[in-house]
Amino acid sequence: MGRAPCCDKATVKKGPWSPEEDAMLKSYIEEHGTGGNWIALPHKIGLKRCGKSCRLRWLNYLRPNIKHGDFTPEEDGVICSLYISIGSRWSIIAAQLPGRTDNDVKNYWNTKLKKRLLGRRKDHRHHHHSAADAAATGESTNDGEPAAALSASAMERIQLCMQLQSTHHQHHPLPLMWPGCNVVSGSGVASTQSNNSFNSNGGSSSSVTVAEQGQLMNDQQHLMTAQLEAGAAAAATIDNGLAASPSSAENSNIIISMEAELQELLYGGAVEDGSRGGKAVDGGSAVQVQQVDVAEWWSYDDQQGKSSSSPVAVGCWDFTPEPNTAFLDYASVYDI
DNA sequence: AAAATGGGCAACCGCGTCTGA
DNA sequence: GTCAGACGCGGTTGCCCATTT
Repeated sequence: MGRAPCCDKATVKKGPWSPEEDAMLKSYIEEHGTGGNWIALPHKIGLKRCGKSCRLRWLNYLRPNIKHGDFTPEEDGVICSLYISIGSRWSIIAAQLPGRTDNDVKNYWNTKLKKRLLGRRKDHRHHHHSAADAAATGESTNDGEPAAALSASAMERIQLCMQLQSTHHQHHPLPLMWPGCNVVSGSGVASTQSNNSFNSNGGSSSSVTVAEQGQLMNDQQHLMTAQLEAGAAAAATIDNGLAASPSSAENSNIIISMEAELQELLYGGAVEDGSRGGKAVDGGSAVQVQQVDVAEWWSYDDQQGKSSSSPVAVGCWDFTPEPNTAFLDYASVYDI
């Protein structure tokens, strides 16, 4: 038995919005608000549109402060980092990018960023319209190993991690991001930022850019990824049988903060100092990796009684750099 | 110049979750 | 506790435009 449609599809208009419809919706919401009921909204306005369509139009286009146009390198970095960390949770990723919508981010990833990153692989494949297509075609990470066990998103993330790994020279031991393992800077330089960055409310007096927030969150989320994607990483181990890693069983579990490598992949290695919103701590190429008490993370999950495989088990970012509604939204979503 | 192809984006669809009765 | 309606999200589709042949 199917669900009752939210609106009468026979009488509802579909397709692109006209300027008149935009104006009607915009002026009404600006004057009256949504009234807490999107389904009823089009009737009040006199629009022959589905409520969901109105909501989408408002959120993605008409809402104030929507930012259209090119994404900045900082935004690229945030998107890539978060995608690798949490996958295709576009609303969460978009929440870290003020003015961007999940649809925007999703489209940007699917049409540009993904190609820019994954397209650099030696076995460049033709464009798939969706990630699901890639999975549907039976592309596997290894001959004989079924890819179906992993989501397309997870597959992409593995690919990205592999990609990043392959760009990382072997003589730079990859830090292990696994519970119990030390997290160290790839350059051997001790982390300049302590846990306090995350645990001290109001401790950060200086303004924090979106990119910095992304980086800070990113460091934490790589840990989360290790939890979320244990299975995926295991698959990557198999996948990476041909990879350069000497001890693939361990190294395939590696999810590290590699902003520099991301930059390399995204922009062909033309990394200019200071252009990354303060991400690098000691020069452009140094990868800053947070020294994190992993046990704390796990204990947090235990406290919450949430399964580590649950996407909600994000961890405790007790981190409030500056009033930032987007970030607060994120925090609230994850019950931080 | 015309047709074919591909890319980008806006919008739709369906499902899971939330909320209130 | 159950159910129905509404919301929110991610995946997918389809159209339009630019580029290539």
